[in-house]
Amino acid sequence: MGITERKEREKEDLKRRILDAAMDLFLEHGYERTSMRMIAERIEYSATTIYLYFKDKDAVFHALHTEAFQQMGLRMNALADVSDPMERLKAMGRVYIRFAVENPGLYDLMFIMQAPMQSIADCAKPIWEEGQGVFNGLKATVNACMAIGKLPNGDPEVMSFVIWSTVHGMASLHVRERCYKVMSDKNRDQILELGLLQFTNWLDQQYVK
Amino acid sequence: MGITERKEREKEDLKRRILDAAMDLFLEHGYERTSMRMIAERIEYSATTIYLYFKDKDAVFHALHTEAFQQMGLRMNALADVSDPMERLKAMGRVYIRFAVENPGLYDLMFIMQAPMQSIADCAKPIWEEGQGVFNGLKATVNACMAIGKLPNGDPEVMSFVIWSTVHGMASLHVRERCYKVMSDKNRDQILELGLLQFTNWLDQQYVK
DNA sequence: TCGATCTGATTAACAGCGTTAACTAGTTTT
DNA sequence: AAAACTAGTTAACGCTGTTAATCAGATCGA
Repeated sequence: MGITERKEREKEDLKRRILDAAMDLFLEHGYERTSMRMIAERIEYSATTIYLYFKDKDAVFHALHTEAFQQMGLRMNALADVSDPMERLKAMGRVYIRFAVENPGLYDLMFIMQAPMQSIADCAKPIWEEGQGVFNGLKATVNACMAIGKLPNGDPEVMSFVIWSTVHGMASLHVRERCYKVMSDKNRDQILELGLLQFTNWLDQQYVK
Repeated sequence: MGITERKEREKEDLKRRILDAAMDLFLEHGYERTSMRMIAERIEYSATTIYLYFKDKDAVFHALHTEAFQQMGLRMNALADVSDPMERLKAMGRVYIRFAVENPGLYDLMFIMQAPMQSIADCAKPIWEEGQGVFNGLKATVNACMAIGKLPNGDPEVMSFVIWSTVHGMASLHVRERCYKVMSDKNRDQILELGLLQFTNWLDQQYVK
């Protein structure tokens, strides 16, 4: 009997439409200014129907957050064919920053906003799988860099954290409009590129014995 | 005639009490969960009275944001007597991270939240004076480090941006609960200290010719 | 086939939000 | 004494996220 399957499919369909509408509205207006009623109106359902598919507003945005990580994951996986680990590490940095610049809303959702993390905290297994995936990829590459002597030996996790912090710092100062308001005219328009270049040069010089 | 002066003083007093109440509530509950009515109730005035002293909610939190910068400014100025620029630079990093760990709410207000920046954007002169003060202090120290050959020559503004990004990255991953959820047990409790140490070592090795 | 149950969605309602407009009482100025 | 200004209030608007009660229709056991 294909009926229950069709119903299952229709349920998934509606869930998808909720998420699509929510993503659209979020990217245009941000989290606070996107209301459950606005999402509902866009898909032509009543607002309370959304609660049949998601626990609350935070859960909706946690789902979007997960999808944003899938998008970034695609871009990171595309770097698997860069064989030199050091080149791959630097390329990861460029991809990361570029993702944040091209998708500031998604970046916010992934690494800055509290709503999706709140949803994780309320959840039964409070583990941030999405973030762990990206971080593990970084750690593996750092590890490989150490193995061939292009980064000084040490705890790869600590090294990864510092590298992540640097690119995240640049990205979030950009997304939350902190850096342009302190930068001189000369550098304002290209500070992210200049900063990233400076940083990759740093990495290269880390291990000239 | 001291009457107008007394009235002026009373006005300032009430403004102060609004800010104190707002700060208390904000540090306890965060921005979204602190309502104008809650602030008003705490100082025993009606909610609309606050609008006689501040344009809107964002303006209240912009004022708190400014005061938070004064607190950080005090700590940074205390480093003026560290004469070696490189030591001063590293000490600034430690003070910065320490400030974020001890005052996560204030750090959020200063470098992550959108509300205070929104208030600046609406303002006539859209310049982020508070941030510029701290950043200029950093640039001056970086400049001094270059002058004595402890940092490689280059654009001190770009170098300062990368340094700021790194410590801000660590601080904001901490404040917004991103790093602990991906870190192994071994490093979780001390990742900020370890990361900062790694970073200052990096800085030191920057210019061994 | 009839009644009971389950399903998916709706409407109504609650309590709270930021903010504006209208108003009031008290003081100052003319 | 009348007019104007001050500092504060109350009432109201149009939102918000969320819960409870309800309703129509499909499904299922007898």
